[in-house]
Amino acid sequence: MPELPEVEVVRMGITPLVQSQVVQRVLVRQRQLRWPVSRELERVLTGQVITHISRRSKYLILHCDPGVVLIHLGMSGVLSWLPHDTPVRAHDHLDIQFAHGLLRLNDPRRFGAVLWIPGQRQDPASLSRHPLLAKLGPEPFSDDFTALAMWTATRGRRVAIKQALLGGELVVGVGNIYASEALFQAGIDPRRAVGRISRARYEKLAEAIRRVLSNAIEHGGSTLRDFRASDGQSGYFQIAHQVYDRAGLSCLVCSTPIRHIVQGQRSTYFCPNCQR
DNA sequence: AAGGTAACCTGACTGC
DNA sequence: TGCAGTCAGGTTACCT
Repeated sequence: MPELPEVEVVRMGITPLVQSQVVQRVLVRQRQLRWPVSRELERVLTGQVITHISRRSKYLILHCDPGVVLIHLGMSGVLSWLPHDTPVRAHDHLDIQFAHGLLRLNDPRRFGAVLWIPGQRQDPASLSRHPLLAKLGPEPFSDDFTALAMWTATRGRRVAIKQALLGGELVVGVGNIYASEALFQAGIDPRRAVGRISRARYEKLAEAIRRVLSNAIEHGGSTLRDFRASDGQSGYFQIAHQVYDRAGLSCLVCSTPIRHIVQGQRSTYFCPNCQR
């Protein structure tokens, strides 16, 4: 389910349910996710207060005194808030139980991850030096995500802009769907080399990325009030895409048929007339 | 250093 | 119906 907006919607949804709550029990049914779930997790997390929940890129971060739990939903992960008596389904790999309910991770493909990272008490900044977080680019809604930064970082490079967006170096949180959507809104051909995009066009791209992501968060946010009852699914395919998965259909702007290509083993959709 | 690609895994769908 | 093939929202690890 997850590009950045979906992860952010989950974060907002579970924060009022979990913040300041004590972990009563941790139940791991399947340790073999992207990386093995630490055998320490149950012991170190039980009895801890979740002080707050943050997000970096597509990672959800549960904070408590002795460390943090880093959760990534991979391609197919869903994190839900459920009543204690909810029957266990296939691929329900992990529960974190609280007094009033539980967080349950369901992930059929098991590309997701649940990692215990101890420490940070003395040095909160050390978390950002963790190998999985250290090389991440700027958050799309932060001040250091600018057209100038993208332009500067890409001089002389030849990688296609679509692949660069997915790479997480120019900006984090833009996944395969929203990369195509943002490039369409910015009028940029997804195959264009990053080094051959002007500062002015990076301005348009930065705006488009922020617009696409915040729109998606708003749509997911509309399901927030039902989060307690929902299965955790939100947003995503409820939003009408302008190009994604529309191969052969008319461009909504100029009626030219939308094209489908493959870049780096991922599908890309674009309008060959609107995007140059 | 940058760029390409194989790999991790299951489920849904398509076509024969 | 069944089976084989293809594709899916992500990211790391490894190769050239």
